[in-house]
Amino acid sequence: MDSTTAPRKRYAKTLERRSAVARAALDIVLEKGHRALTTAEVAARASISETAMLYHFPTRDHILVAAMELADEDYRAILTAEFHVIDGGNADWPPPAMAHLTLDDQATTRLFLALSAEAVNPEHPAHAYLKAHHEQVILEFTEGVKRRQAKGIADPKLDPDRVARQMMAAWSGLRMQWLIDPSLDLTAAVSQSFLALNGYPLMKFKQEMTEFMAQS
Amino acid sequence: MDSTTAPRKRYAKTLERRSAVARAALDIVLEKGHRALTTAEVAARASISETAMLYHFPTRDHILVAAMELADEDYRAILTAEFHVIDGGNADWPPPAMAHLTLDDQATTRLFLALSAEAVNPEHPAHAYLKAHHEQVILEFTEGVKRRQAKGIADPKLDPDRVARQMMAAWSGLRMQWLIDPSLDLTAAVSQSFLALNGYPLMKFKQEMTEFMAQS
DNA sequence: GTCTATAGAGTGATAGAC
DNA sequence: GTCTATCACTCTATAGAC
Repeated sequence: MDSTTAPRKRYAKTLERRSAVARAALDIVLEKGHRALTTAEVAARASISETAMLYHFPTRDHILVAAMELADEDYRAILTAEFHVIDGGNADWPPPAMAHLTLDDQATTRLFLALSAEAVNPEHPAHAYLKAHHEQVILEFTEGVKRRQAKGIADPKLDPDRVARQMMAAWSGLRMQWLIDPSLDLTAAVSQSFLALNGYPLMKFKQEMTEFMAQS
Repeated sequence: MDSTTAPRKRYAKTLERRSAVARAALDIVLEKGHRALTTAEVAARASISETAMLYHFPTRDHILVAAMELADEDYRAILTAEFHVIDGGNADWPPPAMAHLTLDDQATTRLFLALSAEAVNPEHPAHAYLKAHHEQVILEFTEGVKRRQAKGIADPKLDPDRVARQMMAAWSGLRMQWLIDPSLDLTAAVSQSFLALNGYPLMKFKQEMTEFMAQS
């Protein structure tokens, strides 16, 4: 919209500073949780003065968003890995990459939830990030639904975009429950939810029926 | 476990103070969001000194949990209202009570998410509350699934408890998406997700099929 | 463009008075 | 059991120096 708001060029020093701060912040979040993160400690770990850091990141929230963006890379890797399983034609859909979630993803899930809670406010730094993140993942999910519909393992009557959003919701919601009760079998719950939302049970039944009819 | 930790008796004054503080806190949350809540303002509205309030609620988080508990009454009313619709035998499951959500529930949803993000820590005041809340709602959901299975509008092969947890996840997850993008049709999305998770499409197909068979 | 000094507001822990 | 006084700490807005 406004060409002056889009930075024409980022100086090397700024980029360096920014990534150092983001890295330090993510380290702290993974160690002690986002709540224990103080601007003072981030600055100390990033070897920068606290007030200097505040030039690059006006508020603590901006720092948290930067940390979240960093953590997101792994998160995205998990999701895409899952899609490759689907593309392989595995209808039972066990997402093996998700089994690795139990490591230190609690911290990032917490951070994700905390930021989501603030994202209503369009002024909040997390708003733009989360909206973009959401749309991107939903786009990928939508493609997956279409592929499955083409393969006959998802109900073709369903609206791919709507299903994608429901999958995204199930994914966030189940992570949330797992946060409150880590004994929840997240992988199994996600698989079952995804299959149900894609209309897989119905398609499977229809397929079995046609096979049965062909037999007799 | 330890009988000394469970208060034998709560004095009337304490209860009065507590509810006044909770009410004041919820008012502020609904007006400006949980982020803008300061202990000073809560104390002022509750007509109590800030430090006196800190005796009853050791931290700001304790106050937020009390506010959440208050808000929960409405939330629960919505959910039970929905169940009555189901019990009425309406298989299409439009939860009319949920259509009223768009009012000031954004604020409580935000608060709910923010507290959920902290709930991993068993020491956090939100932990016990959220765990109990979750279990209670899931219990109700489970009953609903069983009822629907008995009526033949839910797949009897599904584990009611697991389905209930998936419904709960869908419910939280969709609220979260709606928070980021309020243009989402929450009611429709919830209906469709719930139906899919209960295996309704499959049951409906089977029923239509038997009707068709009986015809010919 | 990058950074510093300073100052004000919010939180919460402690010791001790009614 | 209820409440107060006080203090240390964290966050961030502002003005201005390199």
